[in-house]
Amino acid sequence: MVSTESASANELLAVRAAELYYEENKTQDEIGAILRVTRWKVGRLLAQARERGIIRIEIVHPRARRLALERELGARFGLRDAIVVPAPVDEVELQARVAEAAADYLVSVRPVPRLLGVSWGRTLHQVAESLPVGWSTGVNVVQINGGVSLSKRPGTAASTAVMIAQKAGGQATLLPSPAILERLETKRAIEGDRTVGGVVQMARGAAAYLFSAGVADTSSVHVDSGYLTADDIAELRERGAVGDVIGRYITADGTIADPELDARTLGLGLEELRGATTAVLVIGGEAKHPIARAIVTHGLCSVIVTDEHTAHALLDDIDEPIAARHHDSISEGTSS
Amino acid sequence: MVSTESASANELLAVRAAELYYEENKTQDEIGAILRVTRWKVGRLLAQARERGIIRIEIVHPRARRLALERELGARFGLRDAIVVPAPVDEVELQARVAEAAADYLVSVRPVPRLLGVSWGRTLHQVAESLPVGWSTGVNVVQINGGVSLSKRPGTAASTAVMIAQKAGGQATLLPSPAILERLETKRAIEGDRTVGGVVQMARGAAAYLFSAGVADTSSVHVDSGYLTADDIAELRERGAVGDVIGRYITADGTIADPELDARTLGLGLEELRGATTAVLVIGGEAKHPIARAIVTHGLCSVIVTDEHTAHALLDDIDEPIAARHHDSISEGTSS
DNA sequence: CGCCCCTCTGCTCATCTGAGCAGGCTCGCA
DNA sequence: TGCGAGCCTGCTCAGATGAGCAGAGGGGCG
Repeated sequence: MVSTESASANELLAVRAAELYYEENKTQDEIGAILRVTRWKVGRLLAQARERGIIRIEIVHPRARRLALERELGARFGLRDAIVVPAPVDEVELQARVAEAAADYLVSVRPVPRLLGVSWGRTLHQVAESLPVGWSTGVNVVQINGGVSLSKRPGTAASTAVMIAQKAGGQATLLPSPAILERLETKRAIEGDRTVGGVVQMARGAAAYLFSAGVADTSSVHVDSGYLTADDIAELRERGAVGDVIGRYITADGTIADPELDARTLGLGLEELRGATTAVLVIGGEAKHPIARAIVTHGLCSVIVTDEHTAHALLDDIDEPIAARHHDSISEGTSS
Repeated sequence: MVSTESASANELLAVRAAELYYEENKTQDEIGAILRVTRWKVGRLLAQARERGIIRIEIVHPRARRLALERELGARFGLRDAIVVPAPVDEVELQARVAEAAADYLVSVRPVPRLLGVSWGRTLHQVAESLPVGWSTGVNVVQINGGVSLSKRPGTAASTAVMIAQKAGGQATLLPSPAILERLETKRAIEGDRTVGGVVQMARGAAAYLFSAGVADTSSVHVDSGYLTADDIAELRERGAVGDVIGRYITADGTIADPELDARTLGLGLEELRGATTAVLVIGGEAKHPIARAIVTHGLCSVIVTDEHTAHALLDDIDEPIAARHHDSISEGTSS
């Protein structure tokens, strides 16, 4: 064999074959005739070209997904599903893409949940807006954590749930209570109210949950809405809080950051989320990487909808690869 | 039909199908099962995605070619062959790619020319260097226009021809004469010399020609070599010269720019080139677009080896877009 | 209100393509 | 020089794919 000579000659052949196959879409047989090789060789040439990256196939579409990352995320964290969208440079655009993807996912969930528990926030509101009218039929919606008010002002907790329900021809049941009460007694009292208590009870019975998460900083909707002050946030951060899930602030290791505050927080608990078959976390953007990691590594969601950067962050810099093990080291046969 | 709704739904399906097919390489049947459509629909979805450019297939390789452009060039200008390489940003790199492509082409020319006529210059020298040793067997080479000298200093006219011949195990016959003589009488005299006249005669019998072209400016090798002065060039430009082919300066409409100068130019004439079955023009870079156009529109070459920018320039700014239309205008027949 | 046209669907069949295998070749080593 | 290993080749065969076709559904126009 002529070693270098034939290696490069082969590569050139592969390039020619690739051009003829993918650009001119000729059949492998025809290419064989042109390049004076057998069609089997053409096939091998093409396979080789694909392996060596000579052929680059790219899917350019705003709604394209990153299936490889999805698979990795699912395997690593034992998720039921993972949706990863390509990240545009623009943060606003990114949020929109993630929201759209979440809406797409929601539409496709089988079995269709009769009752869907939703939280609220900017992200969820975008998801609601991205849902097509008639995205499902007869799906009722229940709020799973205290909302801003009953007003239907766009962007408020109520409108999110209502919009999701309306677009599926269902009823929305709102949680008529603040997210965080100032005093524990008030929280207990309002929780005891038949209306409020009933809604929380109903929320526990939801077949699926859809929620996002907030970052523990002053940009939080909790600050905007007046439930927490900048000082509260500062204290939470001192206690190690990385963000909140349905109003409950947790640390990087998945525990409640401030039990006293948490006791005053009304709505579904984290355990219900952890136990749910379908708990869809919608989260995107760099600021949310820490809270996303906290959620995902501690089993608080069964489905994640996110962007590729977040996905990479989740997969790359994990310092305690707990669940990571069953992926590589012990391989397939374990009781996982 | 649900118009927008289903159109975009279809597009989304196409994207999903494309992802599963090209990234996960699942079979169309499997994809059908996943997306709940028949495998035929999946096939159509993929075809659609390819048409609409959702799927982008790119061949990344320095030796890749632009077959579509080649076909267009060939059709438009009645060429026997056209080779178009992707243009790198770097001009130096571009020249190298074009030269490599020309070498590749030369290797593949069938029937193998027993005698190859070559011109000289920087481009041709690069072609010679790009040829692999043993690129052919027994191909003799003859210079078709006057060269710098008989010295074998790299880059000179002589070394180009010699290198091409040596690498094919053949003999090189040099044209031992200046490219342009100062006086017509001298030219006639030297042409009458048996050696020189014999070489020119031999050149007329070559089975193929390989040549490049120069720009009519002071960077020309003719200026470097002392055959022409900056003033000569300025005068040529005034007469409309865009560049030279085997030493003969022509205008954009393919005529000799300065007959008196041309009469003093020794070597093959343009008519021999025009009449040749295989006259391979090797030309690349923006500066050479005008001369390339002059050559190609006036039938002075039967094969062109160039870069994609030049190819586009040749195809675009021509005022007789004969074959250009069949691309978009008539489309598929809907009122979409 | 009914007809026609257009598109989309799922199908049959022929073709194309990839997996896997036996033989042959070259190369490295003794 | 002879032997074994490894790679490449061309093949068989089954599965995957694309072309082309008849039928169905839906919208527009008379």
